[in-house]
Amino acid sequence: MATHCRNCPIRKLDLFAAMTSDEVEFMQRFKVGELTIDAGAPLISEGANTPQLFTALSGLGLRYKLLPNGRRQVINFVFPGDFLGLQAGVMNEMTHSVEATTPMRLCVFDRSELWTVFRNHPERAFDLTWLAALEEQFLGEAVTSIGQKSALERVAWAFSRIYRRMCALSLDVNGDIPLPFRQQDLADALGLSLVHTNKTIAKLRDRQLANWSDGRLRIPDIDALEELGLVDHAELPKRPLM
Amino acid sequence: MATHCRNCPIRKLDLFAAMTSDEVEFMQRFKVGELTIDAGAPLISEGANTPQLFTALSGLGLRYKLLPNGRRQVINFVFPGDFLGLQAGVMNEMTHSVEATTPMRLCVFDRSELWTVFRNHPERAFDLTWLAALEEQFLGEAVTSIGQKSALERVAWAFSRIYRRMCALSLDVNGDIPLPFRQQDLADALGLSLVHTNKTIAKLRDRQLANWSDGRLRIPDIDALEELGLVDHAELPKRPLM
DNA sequence: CGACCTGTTGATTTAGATCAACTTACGTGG
DNA sequence: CCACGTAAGTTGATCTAAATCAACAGGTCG
Repeated sequence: MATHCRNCPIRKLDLFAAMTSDEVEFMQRFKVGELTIDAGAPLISEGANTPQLFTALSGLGLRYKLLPNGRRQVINFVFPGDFLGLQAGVMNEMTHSVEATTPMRLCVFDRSELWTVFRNHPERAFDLTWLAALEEQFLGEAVTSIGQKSALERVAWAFSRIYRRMCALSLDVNGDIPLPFRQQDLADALGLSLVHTNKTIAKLRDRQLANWSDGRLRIPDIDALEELGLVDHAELPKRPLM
Repeated sequence: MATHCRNCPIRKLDLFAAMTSDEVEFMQRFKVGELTIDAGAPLISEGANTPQLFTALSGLGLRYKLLPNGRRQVINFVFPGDFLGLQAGVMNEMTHSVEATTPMRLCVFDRSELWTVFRNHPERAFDLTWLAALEEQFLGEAVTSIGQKSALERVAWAFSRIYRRMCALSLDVNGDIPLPFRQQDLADALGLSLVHTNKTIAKLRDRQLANWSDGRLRIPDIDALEELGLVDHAELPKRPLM
């Protein structure tokens, strides 16, 4: 039994911009159901022309691309509130895959209705563009981190980003957050080898800047970590939720 | 004297999707002028909240980010047809800078009119989102190249991308294209040192896969180069022109 | 002419990759 | 209930792709 958008479990969180009840009702018409998938399950595959768009409600996942030589680049991690499938929505083809890391619950929209959003609800269309611009911004930062930073800086950058996002989702529990990814996932996200990533994480642990173990990440001093990671200090803005 | 959109110098090129005359007239109302800038001039700076949006008409430029440690990441190169300033348009802040490499001519739009595009011309709003999604796709590919490919593969990838784009703009002249960037620009785009970039370019020259000298790039066999660069063979689609 | 910018080439160093073991934790099936 | 296989994390030894350092050449410009 799908939740009504009125009772959306995440809409009220700090991270998200307020919606008028009008907007909520509009999104409800656009929504076609809910999807629950297991940990490890694929959600979208590269090259596919999926008929669906998703908003992640709970759980974590990752977007990635595979190369012909077998290497994998993790484009980014998927958090609650992320909108998935926009590329397919506008360009009819995904250029990366998405899979669940933990069990996930997602809100499902019908792609063919996307056009009616642009026609009938320009505010929501604007929000969609806003999300696309945010993604572009994030990827610009990722390119910069991977292209110009040392391993230690990269891991610090990634930890900061993830930590801030999880906190904004109120998923932090007395100062630490769940972080159920494998070290290999982080390595593939940052363009580092698994072994070197492991040693770099250990170094951050030694310096008491970040402790990632047993699936949880604890950061005693986020400001110190962000300084090390050369993180631009743009506060993360309230984002629209689709 | 600004050109009327009806006489837009680039609209008819293969690369761009056809526009109805209705759309052309609408864009004309949105247009507030033309800008010509010198080689080397800054166009947009990171952190700024520019009141203008641009479409590049001619010339080449680059987008980049600077780090506190003085390093620079070139996010990508700017070609005719690129739309600049969307981030500021929707999020009120640019997170990268843009500067001209050659003299450039740009079409200027008033940012405050952006909203009327969403309200009155949903097709054009959709196109804007399409462009944002394309940029996201490109950056995903860039992250993958920088994160997972060897220096030789990265340079081959970059050359292929640039070459294809310039050809689609009909800027190729008997098999080669103008490429007025410095080796340092390419190095900063690919996360490589200047010296190593130079040696890698020389290696491609030796192997007769690509010859970049005197500001021109000649590629005898683009397919061989793309294979080496592990380029996804998605043809570049007709893109909307704003 | 000298200063500066871009490109080139060789010598040396190093951050991070690769290789190889070993550990702990979990399942699964006999 | 235990043996075995597999996945994830850890650690040390070795290798290498690319960074850094240094010097020089050709052009251009004041």
